[in-house]
Amino acid sequence: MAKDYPISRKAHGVDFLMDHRHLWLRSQRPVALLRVRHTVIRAIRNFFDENGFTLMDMPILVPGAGEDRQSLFPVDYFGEKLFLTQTGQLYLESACMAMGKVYCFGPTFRAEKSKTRRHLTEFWMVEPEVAFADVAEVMRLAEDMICAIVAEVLSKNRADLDFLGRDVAALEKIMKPFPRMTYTEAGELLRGEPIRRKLEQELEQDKARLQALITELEAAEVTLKTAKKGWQQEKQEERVRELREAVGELDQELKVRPDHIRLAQSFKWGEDLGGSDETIVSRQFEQPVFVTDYPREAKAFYMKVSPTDPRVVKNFDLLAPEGYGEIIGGSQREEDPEVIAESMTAKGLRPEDYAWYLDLRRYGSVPHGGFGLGVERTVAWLCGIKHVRETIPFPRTMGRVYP
RNA sequence: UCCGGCGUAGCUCAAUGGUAGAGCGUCUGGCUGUUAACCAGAAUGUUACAGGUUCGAGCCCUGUCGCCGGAGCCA
Repeated sequence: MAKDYPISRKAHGVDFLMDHRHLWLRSQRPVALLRVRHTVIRAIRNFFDENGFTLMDMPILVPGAGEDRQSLFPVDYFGEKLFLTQTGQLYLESACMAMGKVYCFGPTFRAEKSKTRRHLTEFWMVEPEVAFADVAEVMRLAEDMICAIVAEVLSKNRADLDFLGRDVAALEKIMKPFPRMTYTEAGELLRGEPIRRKLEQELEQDKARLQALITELEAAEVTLKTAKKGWQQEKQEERVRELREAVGELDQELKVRPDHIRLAQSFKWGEDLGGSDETIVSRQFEQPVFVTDYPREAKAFYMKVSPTDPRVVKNFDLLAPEGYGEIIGGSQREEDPEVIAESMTAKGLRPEDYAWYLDLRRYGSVPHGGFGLGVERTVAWLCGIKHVRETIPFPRTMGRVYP
């Protein structure tokens, strides 16, 4: 090892490690995580390839928005303004009309100004699209795929999961069918008295836990001062550092928790579920949970309006358990070009910019649907780590593009 | 864009408004078939940046920048 190798065996902060990501990659933790990532990607490809899907690569440079305009990355294309793709879905739908069962798998880009543990500006997404499938069938597909991924990771990456300290038993419990609830039901759960009481009780317990940790930390600091030099002192320092980290982390979490409870209680029908809401809902289950039938105005223009309730669309989100939240978003697609054009207008998009997409309906269409799975969020969940930035070799976040 | 936190030695972090420190790393010497060695000694700072308050600012105030977490939005 070179004398001035920057990464020592001692503790380092995230910022320092990320600045040296090219070398940090050589450490055991990144290796374990990225091996799991590889298994996840291979499991996904195998799953679709073995189930009659054809891989169709979709463009990365695109002329317009696939989801929403605010999160587009502009690119200068010989003087013309193009964007980096947010989803392959719209294009994929045209391939679906040709080949029936297709999927695309590639990087996607969203200029969301979100600095959270669940967000990257560049992330990988797999998107299947199935002809003649209704939303229930698409959900079954998602369920089967998740089970296939979990099984593959459990069989190929035991050692990596153990190294990462992952509670493997929680993954072994994953089996279909996953629970299903509607958006409206999720809202009732969030706004309800029982959940409020439960959350507040948990908050009190965690506050007590924080106090206990602080007391322990103070005691450890006193011990450190009187510790003998040498290995005893080092060990005690390690202990103090661990406790400080635990205290800081819990303290920060407890600060936002009351807000999250308040947000859950103030759930208003018509707004999308917030990240904290998803966390709360997903914590109530040991399995991934489907949340379906979101309000039309909160969701994308291409989702099929429910025949039984025009206020909602035939969509679903899949929330990973243990508080990990959304890893999949999917839906049946609207077939009526009039309805799509109307939704576009309502969301400030111009139907004429999507003429080719509307052509897919105009020149004959069949019921179809699909979903998108975020690879990094899935890996973070499977590995039991808190931040997605470690699940990709060189993460791109709002504040980091180096190295 | 908004809210909160942080920014001190190469790294991890201390320092009731009163002389900037520790551990690790580095360097020097010693000891030892060492495995995160050990012992003794040494060097190392524009306390992110720019102003302000004060007899005195790492600490208080204002602004800027950077990072972390969260909200909105999302996979």
